[in-house]
Amino acid sequence: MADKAVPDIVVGRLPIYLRALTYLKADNREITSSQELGDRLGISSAQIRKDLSHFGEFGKQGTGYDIAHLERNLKAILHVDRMWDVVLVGAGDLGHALAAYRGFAGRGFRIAAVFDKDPAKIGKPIGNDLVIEDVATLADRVREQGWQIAIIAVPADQAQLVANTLVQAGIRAILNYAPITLMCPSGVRVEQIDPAAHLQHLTYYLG
Amino acid sequence: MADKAVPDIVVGRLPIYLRALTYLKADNREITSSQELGDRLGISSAQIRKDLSHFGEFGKQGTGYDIAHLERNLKAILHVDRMWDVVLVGAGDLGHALAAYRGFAGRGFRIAAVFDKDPAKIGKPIGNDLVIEDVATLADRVREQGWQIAIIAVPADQAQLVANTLVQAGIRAILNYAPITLMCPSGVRVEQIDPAAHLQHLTYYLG
DNA sequence: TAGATTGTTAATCGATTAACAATC
DNA sequence: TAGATTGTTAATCGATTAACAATC
Repeated sequence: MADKAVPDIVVGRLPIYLRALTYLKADNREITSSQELGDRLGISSAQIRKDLSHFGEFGKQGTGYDIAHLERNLKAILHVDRMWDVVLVGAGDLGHALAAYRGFAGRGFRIAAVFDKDPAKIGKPIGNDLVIEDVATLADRVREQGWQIAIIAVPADQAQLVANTLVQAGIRAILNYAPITLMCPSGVRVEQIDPAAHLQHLTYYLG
Repeated sequence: MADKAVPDIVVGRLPIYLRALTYLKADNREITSSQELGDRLGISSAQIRKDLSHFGEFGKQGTGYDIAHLERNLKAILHVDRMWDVVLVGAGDLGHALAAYRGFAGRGFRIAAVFDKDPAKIGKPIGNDLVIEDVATLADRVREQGWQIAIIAVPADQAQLVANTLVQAGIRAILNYAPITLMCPSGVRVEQIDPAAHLQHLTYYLG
C-alpha cells in the first residue's frame, strides 16, 4: 500500500531502521527480519512491519528483508539517496564539533558553509576545508546557493533572529541546538536538540 | 490528582514547559496561562493543562499560573531542584563542546569528570576546570563517586562497551550521542541524540 | 513439503482534544 | 459582578499490538 500521509512518528523511526541496517550490512549480513530488527531496537516486530507497510512491500514471506534492498529503499524514502548541503550557523564549540563531525557524510549530509558574527572568527578555518563566513552575508549566500537545510548552533537569544533570516532566505528545514522553541511558518520543519532537556527527562526517573 | 504512572511522553514535555517558564521569568513576567504557553510552544492549551494535572494543581481559575511557582514545582517534579553530577565519556570535539557547554549549570547539571582512552588526551585540561581521566579508571571512579548519570560521546563502535561498563558501575541514566541503539537493562534509562537521524527526519519532507 | 515470516486486518490501547462546571 | 482560565470528564482521534492468511 503506497503512502497517503504517513504519521510523523513513523517517519521519525525510519532513520533508526536505516541506521540499524547499515550496521548489519557492515557486519556482512545479507538478510534480516522484523523480529531481529525489533530486538536490536527495542521495538516490536509488528510495529516495524506496520511502519514499512506505509511505503510498500520490502520483504519476502518466510525469509525476511534483504538488507541492502531495504536500506536502498529507506534511503530513497528519506531522500538521502543524494547528498544534502547543510548550512551551519554558529561557530562556537558546538559549531566546531558539528563542522568536524564525521557522522554526516555517510548519511547524506555535508556541511557546506559555516557562519558566525564574531569578527575574530570570520575568516578562520573550521572543519575540514571550510572558512568561517560573516553571518551578515548569510541570507544572500543561502539564496544564491539554494540551500534548504540549516543547523542553528548560536546562543538562545540569537536563535530566533537567525531562524527568521534563514526562513526569509528560503531554508525549509532547521535543526536547532539552541534551547528555545523556534517560531517558524508552517512549511518550515524544525527539529530540536536540547541536551539539558534530555537530561531532565532522565532525572525524572531518578530518585 | 497525584501521579499514578505518568506517560513518558508527558514527562518528556515537562522540560520544555520548564524552559519556557524560565524565559518568561527572565522577561520579568509573573503570570502566564496554558493558552500563552501553548502558543509559544506549538502545543494546545488543553494538552498543557492535562499534562500538568498529572502532578497536581498549579494554577488559579480566571488567572492562570504563577510563573515562579510553576517553575519551582516543575523543577521538583523533574528532580532538578538540586545539582546532578554527570560523567562524560569521550573527549573528542563533541566531548570538548559538552564539557564547555554553558547551558547545563542553570538547568541542574554539572559535568563532574571527563574520560577518554587516548593517552595523548589523558591529563589534558578540558572544560572549565577538569582534566581528562583514563577511561580504564572509569568504573572505579563511578562507583566511588556514586555518579548516576552519564553522557556517552565516543565513536559508535565503542559506545556499547562503554555503556556496559557504566551500567556495571551503577549508572542509571545515559544520554547517548553515539549513533547506535544501546542495549541496556531495564532500570537504566537511555536518551539518544543523533543529529544525522534528525536531519533525515527533516529531509523526508523535502522534495 | 514444513517452517518461517511477511503484510494486513481488526482489536486494543493510549493520547489528544473539546467542552464545561467550578471558581478566582 | 463579569470575564477569564483552570482542572477534569467524556469523546475523539491515532498509534500499537495481536493474530493470521498468504506465500516464500
